[in-house]
Amino acid sequence: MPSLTSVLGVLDPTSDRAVFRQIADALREAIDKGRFREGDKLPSETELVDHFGVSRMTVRNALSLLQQEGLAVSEHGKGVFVRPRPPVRRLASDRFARRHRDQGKAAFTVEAEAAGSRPEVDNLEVKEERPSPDISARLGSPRKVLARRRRYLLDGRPVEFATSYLPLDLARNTPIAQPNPGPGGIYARLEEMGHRLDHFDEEIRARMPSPAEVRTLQLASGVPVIHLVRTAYDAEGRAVEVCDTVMAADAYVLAYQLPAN
Amino acid sequence: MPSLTSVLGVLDPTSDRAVFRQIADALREAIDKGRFREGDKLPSETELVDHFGVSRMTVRNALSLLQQEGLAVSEHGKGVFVRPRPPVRRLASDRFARRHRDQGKAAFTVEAEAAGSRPEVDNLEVKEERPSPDISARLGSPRKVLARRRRYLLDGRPVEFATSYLPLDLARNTPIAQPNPGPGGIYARLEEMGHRLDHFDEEIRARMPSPAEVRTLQLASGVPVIHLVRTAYDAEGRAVEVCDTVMAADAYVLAYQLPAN
DNA sequence: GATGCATACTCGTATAGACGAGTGGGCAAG
DNA sequence: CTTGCCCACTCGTCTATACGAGTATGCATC
Repeated sequence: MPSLTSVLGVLDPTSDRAVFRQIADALREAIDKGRFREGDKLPSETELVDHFGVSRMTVRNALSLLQQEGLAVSEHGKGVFVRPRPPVRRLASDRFARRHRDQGKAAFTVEAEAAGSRPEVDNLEVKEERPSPDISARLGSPRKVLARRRRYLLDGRPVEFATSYLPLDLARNTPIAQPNPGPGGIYARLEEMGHRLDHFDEEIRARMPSPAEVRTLQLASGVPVIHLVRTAYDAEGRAVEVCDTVMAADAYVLAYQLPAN
Repeated sequence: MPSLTSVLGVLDPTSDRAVFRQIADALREAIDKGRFREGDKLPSETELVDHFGVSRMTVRNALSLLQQEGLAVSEHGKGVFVRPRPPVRRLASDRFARRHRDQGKAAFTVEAEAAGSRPEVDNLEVKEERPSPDISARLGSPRKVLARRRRYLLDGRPVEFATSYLPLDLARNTPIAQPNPGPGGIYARLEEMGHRLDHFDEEIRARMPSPAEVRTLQLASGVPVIHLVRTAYDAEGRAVEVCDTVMAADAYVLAYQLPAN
């Protein structure tokens, strides 16, 4: 059991760097060097107070910095821990290619099981509603849309929340309006209905989550979200679906392959 | 000048929601409703202390929450302001297509000027070094690589920091090793040297910035970064370049177009 | 053995006070 | 008019203290 001094060093009173930053630096460096590993418990606030000879608020300020950076998470009653890096799910750009359209299960399920995780889909809601201006513009200004909402979980952990919007005139009274649209998902149904899919546009942003997103995705502080909006076009060039998805950024890597032509 | 009470309401002492969260909620709601707009100054800490009848640390706690969410930024000596949304730069997936390879200026410059912004490139560094394990693996384990580092700014604001790595045996003593590789950039040079480009792989992650990234990109708190790693392959399937770029997430939208085949 | 409680530890919330440092306006002196 | 200073206001940092609430452990009780 190495002493705290050997792991964290001491403050430099001559430095003009704020004390809480120096403490955060010391902890960050110790984490980077592997002195604390994923999931390890950091020294408690009291221990840090004693070690550095500062007040508790100063220590909390330092720990709060690390949490904002996504390096640490605190657990009430237990301690502050080095944030574990969850396994990431890799989304390849060809995941919606026709050849990958599994006739039995949803793509998410197949892929998660292949990776050894336990997939769940949850919060399913299908309803008709008036589109927001943004969705409306992307879909060619339909008066109403069918909205399909669902949340995806891996091993019990929520990782993604998605809503598909389809023009109501296209989706009403079809299997797409059912909670379970059947094998191959709504893209298979769209093609059966004569809307041969031509291409997808995807727009990607990253930002910090809203409080509502923190709740539904159970996000630790310091974890951003990836916001992906996909529009599907049929062979006539009509936008037939917009899928708006918000992903826990620490659970995903998006992969795209682009031709150099 | 509406009263603070009409804009922010009052605390609910019966609620079990923490006071600083209630204050943050009030401010967030006021921002969402447009009572404070982009760039507007929020009430000062002292005003909030007086209005809500709480201590200053409680108010600071609330304001700090809003900053973590990316909704507000504080400026020492001036106040706390609703974070302005900078104009975003849209990166299309075909931006490296051969047909877009401008023979005069760099893609970044052309595009920025078209959008009415003032582009700058800065911090240019070209040196030979030993690759990190990750870069090494992507490039087929060369002993050494040529690294080209540069920072991009729009209207004086840093938005992106990128490093290109090329196997040294391929780049040494070529225009690619010069600070300015000439018209069309290094991709044009690679093709002239017989490495006809075939495709690119891009991997996208989002996370909170490291302290070093906060400095070089001058990031406000509550702004994540998009981390994009692009690998370029020539027609023989050899990886000829890896470009590692870190972007201020509030300055970018990435756009991809995918075939549905 | 199972239950339940006391206790000691953890972090969460809040108060009150002090001083430092950046900003900007006003005023007085030149 | 310009310069320079002072002052008021802003947020930044730090101390000291108090109590609440979640967690884990061990011990006493049943």
